[in-house]
Amino acid sequence: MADRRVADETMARLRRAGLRATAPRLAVATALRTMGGHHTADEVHAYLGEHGDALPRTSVYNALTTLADLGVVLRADVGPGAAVYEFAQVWHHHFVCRRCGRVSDVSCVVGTKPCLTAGDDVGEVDEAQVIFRGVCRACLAAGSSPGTDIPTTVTPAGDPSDEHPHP
Amino acid sequence: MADRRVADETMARLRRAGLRATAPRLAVATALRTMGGHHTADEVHAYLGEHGDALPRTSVYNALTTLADLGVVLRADVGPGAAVYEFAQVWHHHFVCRRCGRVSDVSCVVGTKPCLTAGDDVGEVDEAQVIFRGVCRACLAAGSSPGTDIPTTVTPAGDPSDEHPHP
DNA sequence: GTTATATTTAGACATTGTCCAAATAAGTCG
DNA sequence: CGACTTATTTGGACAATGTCTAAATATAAC
Repeated sequence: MADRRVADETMARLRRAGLRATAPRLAVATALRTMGGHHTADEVHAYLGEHGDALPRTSVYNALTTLADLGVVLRADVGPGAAVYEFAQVWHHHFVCRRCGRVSDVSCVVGTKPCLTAGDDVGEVDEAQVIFRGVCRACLAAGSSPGTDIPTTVTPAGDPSDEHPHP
Repeated sequence: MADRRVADETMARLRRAGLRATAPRLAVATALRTMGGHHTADEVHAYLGEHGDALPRTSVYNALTTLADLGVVLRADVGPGAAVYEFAQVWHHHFVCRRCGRVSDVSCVVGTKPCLTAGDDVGEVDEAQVIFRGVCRACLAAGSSPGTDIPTTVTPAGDPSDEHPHP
């Protein structure tokens, strides 16, 4: 179990930022890491409930916001519904299927920090999120059947048990 | 007033797509064009109310969704709050200020349809939205004062009275 | 004009996220 | 180690955003 690892690392980063390493924050970070993939705040909340350490909904939101600000988790705003979070590994972008709503990862478009250069001089840019939209391969395969699935936002993401700090 | 132009054009595009050119749809398209810039669904709703042809909130949402699917208006999902819509002119991206929340336009990052190529083979991509985040020039100028403005999402966008169909 | 049907409408509803004040725990300092 | 200061958590109410339903209406074709 890399739980210890994740907790320790998160704890260190929190303190380095002058924040406190509290139970909810560590629990949320660890959960997100264990779950793997993209999840909404309420999915994390549910997961924690099903695994012993339930937390108030508000606390999950708080923790996620803090961790996102810190860069421990990444937040992607995909469409009107809920934002999804994932344990931060490598910076990448997201593809949202118009038909089933599933979110999947897309490696960075060009090189390392591609889109960080806005053509215009708007100010100080520190991040660029790219959201691709279209129809995923699964849905394409399923044919033009209109009333297909449309499940909730969960993705068959990479194996959460191996580390890749920065390829 | 380009209202007639906008209404006619929108009407044509709706019918071309096999949809009906109804009053709410034309009103919303025209309003968004007249307002210029980025606006939330409720801002459009309010604007219409203040200008004679009030519409139920639901109808504004319906119209916006239809028009967005059609490409007459563009929708940008910027963060957790409300999505913003704008009258479609040239495809571009958005910059969101972390401090004041204002949304501004950013010309396409590279050439014409830059990010439409996801590195990975996820399926059929038909659109790519880029959201830049950072601190806008106004806020930078305002100095490091912490508790600044944070107004609602309204942008001092380009003059809505001149057309640029596709530079 | 009539008619089939896409759309609108109103209201209730679900979801998502934020705010508040009191209770708690984290880290610090002697 | 034990008290202290203050960041955080907590619970509940709240606000905002968007979706759903079924009945009423208007659109476009005949």
